[in-house]
Amino acid sequence: MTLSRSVLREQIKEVIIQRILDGTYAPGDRVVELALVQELGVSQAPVREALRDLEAMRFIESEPYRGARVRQVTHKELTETYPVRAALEELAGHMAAPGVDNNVLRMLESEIQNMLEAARRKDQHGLLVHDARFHELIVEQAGNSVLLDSWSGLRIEAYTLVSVVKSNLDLVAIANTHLPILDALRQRDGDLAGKVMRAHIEHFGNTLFGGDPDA
Amino acid sequence: MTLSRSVLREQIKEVIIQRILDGTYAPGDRVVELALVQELGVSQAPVREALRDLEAMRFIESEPYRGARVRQVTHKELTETYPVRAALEELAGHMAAPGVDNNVLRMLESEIQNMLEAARRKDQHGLLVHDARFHELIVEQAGNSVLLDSWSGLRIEAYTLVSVVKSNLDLVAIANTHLPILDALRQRDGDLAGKVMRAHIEHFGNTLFGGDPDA
DNA sequence: GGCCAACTGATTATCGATAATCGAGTATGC
DNA sequence: GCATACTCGATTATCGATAATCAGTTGGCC
Repeated sequence: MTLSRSVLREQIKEVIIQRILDGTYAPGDRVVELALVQELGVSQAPVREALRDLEAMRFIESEPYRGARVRQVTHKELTETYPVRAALEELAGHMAAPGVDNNVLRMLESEIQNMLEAARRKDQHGLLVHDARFHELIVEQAGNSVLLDSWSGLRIEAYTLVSVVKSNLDLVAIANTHLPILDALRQRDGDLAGKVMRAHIEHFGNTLFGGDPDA
Repeated sequence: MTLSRSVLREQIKEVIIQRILDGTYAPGDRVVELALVQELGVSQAPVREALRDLEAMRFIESEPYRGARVRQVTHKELTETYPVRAALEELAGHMAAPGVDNNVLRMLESEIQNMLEAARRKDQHGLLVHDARFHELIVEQAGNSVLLDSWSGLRIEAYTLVSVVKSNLDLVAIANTHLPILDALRQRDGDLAGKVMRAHIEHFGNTLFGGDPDA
């Protein structure tokens, strides 16, 4: 494997994120600096800096002289995420609805279509990607960059949700739960959009309860 | 200046944060790696890693080959923070109230007292510190670490508020606006506490409008 | 046999030096 | 006179090597 573009640190970061998301590095796995150094043919400094960044992004955690490992998302942390997401997305819906761009409405519609297709293929990961993008679009549309940053900070854990829920949910039904949100936005009704989004998130939060102790 | 304890990176980070908070490094100032290297008698690597961390913490921002500078908090960003704080603290109040610890109630009361004393001394910074601690206590009491993290992510900007509002507000009145929150918590009424906290934050958000373009 | 200390291999943390890049000022050609 | 190319000083990005630390293991001692 070779890297070319400048600012190695960024490229190294992308490689590691890629591997965490596609499962090459499983949660709990160690990420050894010198191993990456050898494999990528770079020196240790940019690898270390990439790891610092990833730690801040909560992809990994590390202790002095003990190295880094892929972050283990606990069940507790995952369920704790939902109330916060609910609060932030209620705000996002509330702010986004009044001035929502027709273009964005079309994009949201298309994301729902993509979710449905993924659902029919039983493609859980595909569903998750479009689901995440759907919500991200709304948060962006709210036009508040602090809100977007806060929300993005949660995404990581939410993303790993794949591994937790790993089955037994009706994917098509999940895709369809996004329709009321789109409707509320179409009406440009901020209060309604906020409420619907909150309910949407809380619904999934609740669906997760009763799972296994942690993981 | 000399450093002793291990993990230089952490110590360097503290030095820089210290200087940003006490004004030695003003917003917009460059933070030059080699200057710190010389001054602290360390090598460049730990300095760079510290800067990566600080960038993630939003204390500074940097561009490749262009260096790092102390983050300039714009008026826009500051006002954008308030709706997010309002949403998060409403949630915090809602979650904290039902099971609030008597001990915590006493601590909150004492923070209000401290705010009043600071207000009477016209000590704006002192007021801010106890104000922040008051809110932090409640967010902690909510018992949701994801919420606490999200909220902490906003703190930095909020802190810099001192320099923006820099005067013309009745400090004693500010201190007293915390009393209704304490009351709601004493009643263990989650809905009420949430509402009161939201109103409290929004009130300050609104007070900031009409300020200068940016800063 | 059990326990503590010194050793060992693996890994991270730091160093000092070199390469790459930027911005400004200067020279050059028209 | 003006735009473009070039050079230089300052600074960041990367490198290769060394020092510090940790976890497991071995050896001696009771």
